[in-house]
Amino acid sequence: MNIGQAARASGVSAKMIRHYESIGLVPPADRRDSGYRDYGAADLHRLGFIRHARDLGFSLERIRVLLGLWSDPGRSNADVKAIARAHVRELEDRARQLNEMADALRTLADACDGDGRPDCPIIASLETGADAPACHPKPAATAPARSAPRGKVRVGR
Amino acid sequence: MNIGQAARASGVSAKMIRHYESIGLVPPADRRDSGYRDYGAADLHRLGFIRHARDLGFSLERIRVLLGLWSDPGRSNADVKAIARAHVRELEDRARQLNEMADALRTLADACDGDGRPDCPIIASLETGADAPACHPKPAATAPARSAPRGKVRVGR
DNA sequence: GTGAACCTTCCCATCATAGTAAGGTCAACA
DNA sequence: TGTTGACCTTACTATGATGGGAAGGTTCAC
Repeated sequence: MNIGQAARASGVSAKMIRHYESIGLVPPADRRDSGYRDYGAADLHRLGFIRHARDLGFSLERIRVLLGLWSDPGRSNADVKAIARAHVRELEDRARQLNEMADALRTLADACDGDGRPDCPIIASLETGADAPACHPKPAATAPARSAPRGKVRVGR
Repeated sequence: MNIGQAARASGVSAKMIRHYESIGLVPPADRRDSGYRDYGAADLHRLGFIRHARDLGFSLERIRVLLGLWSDPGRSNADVKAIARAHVRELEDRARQLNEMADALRTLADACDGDGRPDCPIIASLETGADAPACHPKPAATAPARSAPRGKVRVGR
């Protein structure tokens, strides 16, 4: 099986298969006389595992560990569970930070009239770092206080 | 004002200030005879703007646009609002995808006994791509159906 | 035998940020 | 005056996962 066929069958691009081989995430593929890589069922199985793990957001380094546990008949499911739980926590953290950003920015955008004039609480907030100044304070729905002190969060990198 | 002082005052690292200059996000700084960069209040103001925008997760390219609007006295707050709303949507999308991953993995982890044996629904799911197989189905709390068809989501890049 | 579709390796780009190395400058203090 | 330590300069490298492309070899069907 060619690398292209393996890519279509596994859902991992040929580019990435070569990359995974180069970093040792998959073993060096068999080669035909022509130099073409040759893949079998076991290789597809491994690539599928990697792809599913990527779909769950695992980093390649964590996947390396998971692959080790996968191929270890004496593994402890407690180890696997610990890795999964740690990853869930990281995913939740990142999601929470993104949501905090979205909430802050949504508040600012809600306070902006968007009527074509230059005055804009979004720009004003970026300028000063202050929260939604509500340049035309609406009767209700003005956020009273800030919950998250917005430090140096950097999330979606 | 040195670049180090400007960095401390603005919350943008000296490294990043130089980088922002190199990509034209901030104008070339004044230079002293020694070649040292020299910063004033206006520079700090601009760096602060950039930092606040980064804190809200804006990309540098979007910040470039925002800076243009900021310095444009004839800007329309509708333009700013549109950029903000688009960004809110992106943040929400990314957060949602992360949460979907977290939910899927949490379900798998919940189904794992973690009792030290090798049997593990997490590993099994990665292997087959199927959902939590619940190798020891608990009486209740087994997810009945999947809502998100888990395609090629790639989020936290 | 020819052309299209594939494969190979190698290099470069992304995005925002940090690290390091080699060398120049500044300020304080002996 | 000399020294020291903190700072600055440029330039190169790395990160993580992925994509794009060039230049050249292989395979297969017509």
